[in-house]
Amino acid sequence: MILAVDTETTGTDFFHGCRPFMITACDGKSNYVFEGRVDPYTRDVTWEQDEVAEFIDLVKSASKIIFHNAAFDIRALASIGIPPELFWDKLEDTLLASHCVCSGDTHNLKDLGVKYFNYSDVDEVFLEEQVKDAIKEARKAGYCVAKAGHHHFPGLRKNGTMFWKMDYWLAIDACRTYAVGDVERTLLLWDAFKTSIMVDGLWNVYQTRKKLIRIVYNIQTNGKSFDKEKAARLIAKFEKEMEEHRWNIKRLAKIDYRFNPNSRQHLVDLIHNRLKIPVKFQTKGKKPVPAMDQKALKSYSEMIDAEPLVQLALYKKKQKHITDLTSYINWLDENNRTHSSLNITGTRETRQSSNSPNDQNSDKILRFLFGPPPGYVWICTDMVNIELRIWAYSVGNVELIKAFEAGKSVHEMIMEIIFPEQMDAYRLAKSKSKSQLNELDQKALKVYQRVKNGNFSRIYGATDMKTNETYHGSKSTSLPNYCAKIDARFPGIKEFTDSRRKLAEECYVRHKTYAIHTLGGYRLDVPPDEPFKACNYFVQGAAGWIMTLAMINWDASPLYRKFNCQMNSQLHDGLDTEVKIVPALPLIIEAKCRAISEAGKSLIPTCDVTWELLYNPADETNTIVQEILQQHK
DNA sequence: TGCCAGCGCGCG
DNA sequence: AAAGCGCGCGCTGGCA
Repeated sequence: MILAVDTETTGTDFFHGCRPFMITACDGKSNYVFEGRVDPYTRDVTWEQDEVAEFIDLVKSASKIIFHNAAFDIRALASIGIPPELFWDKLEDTLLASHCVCSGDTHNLKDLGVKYFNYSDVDEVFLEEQVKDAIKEARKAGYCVAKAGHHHFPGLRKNGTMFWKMDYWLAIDACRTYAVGDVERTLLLWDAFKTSIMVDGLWNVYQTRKKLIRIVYNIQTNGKSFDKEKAARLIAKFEKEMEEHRWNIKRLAKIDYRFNPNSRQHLVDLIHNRLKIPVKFQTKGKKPVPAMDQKALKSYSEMIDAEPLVQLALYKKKQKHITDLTSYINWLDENNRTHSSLNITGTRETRQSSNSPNDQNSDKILRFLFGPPPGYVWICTDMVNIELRIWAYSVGNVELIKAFEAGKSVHEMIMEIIFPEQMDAYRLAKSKSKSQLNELDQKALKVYQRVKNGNFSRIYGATDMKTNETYHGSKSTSLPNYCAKIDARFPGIKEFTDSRRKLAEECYVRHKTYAIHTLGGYRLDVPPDEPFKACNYFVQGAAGWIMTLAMINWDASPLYRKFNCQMNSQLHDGLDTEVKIVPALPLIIEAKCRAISEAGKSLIPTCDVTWELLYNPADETNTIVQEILQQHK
């Protein structure tokens, strides 16, 4: 029996008390509804043992369980004592399937119902009305309506959160209808997707990706520990300094109102009105307004006595840090750990995304606040230049490939072509330590950075004009044609970019859809009006696929299991693993690097992996750790 | 008060 | 005649 399952919950943060209050299921013949009771004054949910047991029996009797976003529902079910192990061996996921079938279109359950079956989505509209009405009544009755600040979702901010979605329990009858509709949709969709995936030859890639569900579930469960006290001290320090920066700006520019550096109006007043700098940058939106981003502010600060703008930049940076730190603290559980979720369908190119909190965009300056607890280490691995490597092999230029295989830097090779006169200065600068750098060194390093940016720009599908600008570091009416120089030296680059676009167009002729297959066989839709993206999708998709295989390989490694290793973070080419300090640590590190490298080498000829070890200060003198660090040097 | 669009910024 | 790619999230300001 195939069973679709869905949960309705009092929120999304199951680490702070949100719980499912309704479980629905559908096997094609009958619909099932299981309900717990929400305490209207606390939002706490209680379930009768019998009710849960009945659901578990139903699950056990099913040969397949279909979810739409399995990781979420399994997490919800686990929070009321239903073991995740019930599902791993027999789950299917229509969200994942939807991405396989049609990576570029909507993946929302209701939209999919309409798209594939013309299954009306009025139940959702009706429920929204009912809930919003019920909320008004509930407020009068003194019920605990969801809002920012409730301890069940400390990480959620007031802005941008649709809190009414957490109060479906207030309109329980409409919710029941809605929830049953969802499992009916899910069951129908799986049937359609299954056929489609098989017909299109995507069954294997779907099954491979599906293995990530359990892996990312475990990553989230384990989480990462965070130094709350240190963060709090940092916040206090920044707050004090920020106030000083703000007052300095006010004083220097003679501003007599409550200056808010976040307000565009205030910044316009400061820069264009009081400092009398003409508008040089506009935003790119429909209604352009004076831009106030870093690029613009930096340029303006070079035009005048910079002090007010220097103070402004300092203020903004610290403010960003404070919001980041506050967010991390809010997401912590009782053990001071965050539990970011890693979304395997987070991007359309198989890369994953992260949220609650986003673990993939934490400022490098603040990362030291995360780390292993005493007695544990993090093995942090990186795939070296993975996107550039994929690109080089795909371009097929022998010289580029040779460079990688000899461990040479492709960025440097290209720098040699377009800025040969800078090479000596660059090599000298590279050999120095940070404190020794003089102005000339800094300049050479900046040129290198521009080359790197330009290279990525090209891979990402920029026009030659834009790429030349990036290499050059600025717009200019008479730019040297760097791209042409590079193409002359490394034939195949242009051809490769064009070929990806042509593949997408050929696919359209045959299948009425723009798409390319990336390394590994996964199919990526290309926006019909933006075929130039095909090249980037190919490269980014291949990198995402390699990371997918890497995580699966590492998870399946005997040492991973034996020593209770736990991946806890993934940053597209980096993967961190938490493990107890044991004598076998060197073997574990080696096994991890091998698992990742082999994942890469199943698609491209080489895949270098570097690693470093992160340990808790308390383990400073641990002999195992110290020996490894000594050897690693 | 809630919602939405636009902007800006962190990461890869 | 046009465009380097992919994300999540906080804040402002306009609108209902």
